[in-house]
Amino acid sequence: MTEKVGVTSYDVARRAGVSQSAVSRAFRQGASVAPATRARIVEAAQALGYEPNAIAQGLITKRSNLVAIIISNLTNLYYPEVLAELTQRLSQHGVRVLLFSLAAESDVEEVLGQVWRYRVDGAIVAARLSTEQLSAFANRGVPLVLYNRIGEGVPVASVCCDSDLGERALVDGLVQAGHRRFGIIGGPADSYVGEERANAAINRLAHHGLKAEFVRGQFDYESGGEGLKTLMARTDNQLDALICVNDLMAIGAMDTARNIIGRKVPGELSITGFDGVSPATWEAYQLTTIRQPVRRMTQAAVAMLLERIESPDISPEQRVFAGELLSGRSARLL
Amino acid sequence: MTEKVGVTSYDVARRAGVSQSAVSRAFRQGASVAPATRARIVEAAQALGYEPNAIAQGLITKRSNLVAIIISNLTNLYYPEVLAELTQRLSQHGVRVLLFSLAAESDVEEVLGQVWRYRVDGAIVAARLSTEQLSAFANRGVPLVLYNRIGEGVPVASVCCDSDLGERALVDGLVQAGHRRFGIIGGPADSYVGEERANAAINRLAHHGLKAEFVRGQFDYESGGEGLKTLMARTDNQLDALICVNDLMAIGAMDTARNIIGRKVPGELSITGFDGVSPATWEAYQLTTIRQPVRRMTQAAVAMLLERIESPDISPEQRVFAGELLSGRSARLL
DNA sequence: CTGTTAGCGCGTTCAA
DNA sequence: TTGAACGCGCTAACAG
Repeated sequence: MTEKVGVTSYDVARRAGVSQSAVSRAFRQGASVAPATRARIVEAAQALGYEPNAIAQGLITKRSNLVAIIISNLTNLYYPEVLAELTQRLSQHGVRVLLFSLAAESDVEEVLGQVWRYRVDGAIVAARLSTEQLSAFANRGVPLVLYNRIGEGVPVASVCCDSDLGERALVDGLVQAGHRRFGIIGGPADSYVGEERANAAINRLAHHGLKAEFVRGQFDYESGGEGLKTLMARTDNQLDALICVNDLMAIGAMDTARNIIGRKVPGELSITGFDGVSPATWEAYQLTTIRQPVRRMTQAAVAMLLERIESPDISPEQRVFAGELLSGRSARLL
Repeated sequence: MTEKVGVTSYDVARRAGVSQSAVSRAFRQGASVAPATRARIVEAAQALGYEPNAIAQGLITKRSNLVAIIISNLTNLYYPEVLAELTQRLSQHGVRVLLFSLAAESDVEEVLGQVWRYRVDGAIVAARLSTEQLSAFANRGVPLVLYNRIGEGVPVASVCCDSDLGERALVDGLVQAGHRRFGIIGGPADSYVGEERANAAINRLAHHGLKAEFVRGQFDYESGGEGLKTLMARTDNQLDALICVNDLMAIGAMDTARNIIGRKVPGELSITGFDGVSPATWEAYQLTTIRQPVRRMTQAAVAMLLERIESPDISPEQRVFAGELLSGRSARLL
């Protein structure tokens, strides 16, 4: 049972007294091998510590069983859950994950270069891709599924959480509960979900004949506090509802409201988030937010990708999932 | 410039009017190619959209430039940061990351099977490995670096954050500030860091002639609250200091202390954590904890791994880093 | 059912 | 400096 390095199918063949191709077949599903032969081969393989070389397999079958996952900012607090789900689901289907995490958006080009070289079977991307980059996937025949993004200008398969539905639920609840002076903390201008959610909120407020003050944040804790301060200054401290496009900023805003500015939440100021990350449910926050159905979304992403790997010509499809309203206690809703 | 699929070095060779091996050389460092020829080749490659096939390269050079990262629970709130750092650092060295995330510890065996098949050049592991599993790496000649774990019984390269130093700083501070009734919330029995930190705290308390009540948690938010309740019940509500072996449980305990049990923190109860995750620094918590030097640790892990890939016979080394005491405001220290 | 043969795309001798 | 030839470890026809 001494496992050794570099055991090949030839070594196994020799020990089992068969040909190399017999060994190959013995390790493939439903290949024609006599049960007795297969048994001898498996035994020999075990004794030698043989592990089929996936690299060599990939070279010849043109299927690496590798999928690239590209995520811009892993530290987002929301992505770890997504990443864990994705890798585990892919794993169940015999697919390995090649992970690329971007320090800066400008690293995308370099990352894509690596993606091509490894001949991945497909990719799941939660980062901003240019039209050219999107077409590069198409040209190379690499199936692609975008996560919480859509192909701008180019049709691409994607899974998203519905920003309109989500913000609508929050805005309607806030308006009906009597809030009138709204503030919104958006994301960086180059963030797709950030813009989506902010616009959704603005549009829904307009539908009620209301306007809102708007500032941008960076999706992080600090942005929440700073955004709130800015908005308060701009509105003469008259803000009574703050809509943040993600939970982390909402949490930062709550802390600032309570501990720095001295506003009761939700008594004097209602605050909402988006995502449903775990800290949102902590006692100290009980955030009113929209929880993304991560499990269903990741499941869909994986399913879509695998489908496209099997049948590359399936037409692009967008799957948009409704989030769940977590009433929480950071906002007065009706 | 129409990128096409499956462009090989032969295609480039034909277009540039050279041999395939010339193309190969043109893409390698310091191979002997006439500048003029290289230029022609590069041009042809560009025109065809040629990307060297890393799979084929790996097959022949026996270097996949792939490193496996195995992490048990990605949702730990502490690991995302580690993972992002690791992948980015490895990326800078031209190494790709094959990510494996475990749903259950029992998945390790299966994961290792995949690791062998992909002929990774090395692995960084933050999960519990048995002695046999550790030797499997050695037998197969796959360099291994453990993260926040050590090889129990087998010498293995590893990077850790010093539990003794960390807990000593916390315990000493608490004792000197007058705390006497201690409680400890540990991790699951099978967690290495959990046991390390709990034992470190217990030993240091013993050094001061003090004992502590002990319960186990699961490293999650809920465990903190439940652990605190259990300890309170056991001590007739006399607890005045609670040591949690990670931040998340400390945060859970703080919320429970303040909002459920009605104890002022740190006025009536001091609470400490370990890790230094970002929520620990949030206004609402300002946790007193030990921050792991993640950047230095990941840098060390990557450096150690790359060294061992270059020179497989380097002897195992443990690098233990001191954490930084974040005084915070959740505990009265001196 | 089994063995023989021919590549997959590339790096690497070895002569020229 | 360049090209011809070989082989990495394996799968996939194709005969037998």
